[in-house]
Amino acid sequence: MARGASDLTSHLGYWLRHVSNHVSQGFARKLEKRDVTVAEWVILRELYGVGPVAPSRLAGKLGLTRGAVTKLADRLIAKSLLVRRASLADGRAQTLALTAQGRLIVPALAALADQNETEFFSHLSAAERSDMARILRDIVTRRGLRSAPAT
Amino acid sequence: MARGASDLTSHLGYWLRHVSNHVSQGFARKLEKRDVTVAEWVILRELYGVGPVAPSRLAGKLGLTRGAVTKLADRLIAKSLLVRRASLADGRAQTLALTAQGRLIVPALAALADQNETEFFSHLSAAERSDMARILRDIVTRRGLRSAPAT
DNA sequence: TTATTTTTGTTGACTAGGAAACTTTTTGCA
DNA sequence: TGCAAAAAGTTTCCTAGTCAACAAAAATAA
Repeated sequence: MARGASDLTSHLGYWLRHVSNHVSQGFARKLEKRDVTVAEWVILRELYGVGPVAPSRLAGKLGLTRGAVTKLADRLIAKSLLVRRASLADGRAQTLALTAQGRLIVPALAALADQNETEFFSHLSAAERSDMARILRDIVTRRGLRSAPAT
Repeated sequence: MARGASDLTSHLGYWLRHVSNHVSQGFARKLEKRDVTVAEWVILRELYGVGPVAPSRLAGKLGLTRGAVTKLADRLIAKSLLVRRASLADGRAQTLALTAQGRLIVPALAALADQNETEFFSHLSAAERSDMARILRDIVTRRGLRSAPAT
């Protein structure tokens, strides 16, 4: 079958992409009724956890570019879930923070995230889940893909 | 830290998306010099393996929508790597096939895929890699995310 | 045979994200 | 002080992919 070229399905990267796409899509469908996207959820949840923070720090923490954060923030602001505040000390800097409404909906969205997680991964043993998580995190830190604890 | 909402990083889906994005991006950078994208590579490789096939079958096999395949095929045709042939028997149906040039470059692209795979996963033990592959494939079949052997 | 339904492929609108160019502000340095 | 370099955000352009609406052809029912 493979005539001098390794098979697509022999690559972990292929399966990773495939499964990741579908898991995200499943989550997206659940979030849809709350009018929030997966990427927006990630921003909301991070802000919920750490409080107001600069966009560039958010980008570093989540492994996104600043451009991506700008666009997501724009949309979340349009939905009144987030506010952008200019820094008084530094004319370039800003701070992103959840609105009351934003903070309010996070727990409900988190429940959907849990539900999605269950839907896709509950058939795995605890050991399989923790192995998988360990391996993935390890790749992130090993390859310096951000998400570092940062300062 | 988590005030009534599960942590982002406690979700496998989060890490999956994160790692998958970065692995694909690493691969994309390697493919860039050959003027091919990751999604295009997947189409090329599949066609290389199975020969001429209908777009809808390709979509089913790869877990994409027909719309996605249409767009990728358009671009590959523009790059002279692929041809679209109308079926004589069925006025709706088509067949996608590699051009000679398309067939020619697959092995070189496969080498890049292998290289990317090594870059991201070679630090894992053989057991870890095969566990991971098994788990991911299992999710695909269990959740019916296409990629079935099909007929 | 004709009307309805199904299938195939395409298109348009939308989210997700990177890369690179650009503006503004700040910082460092001579 | 004054200028160059760096940093923070924004914007533009591109690929990736979905969904839904659509057209054309084929299959099925009546």
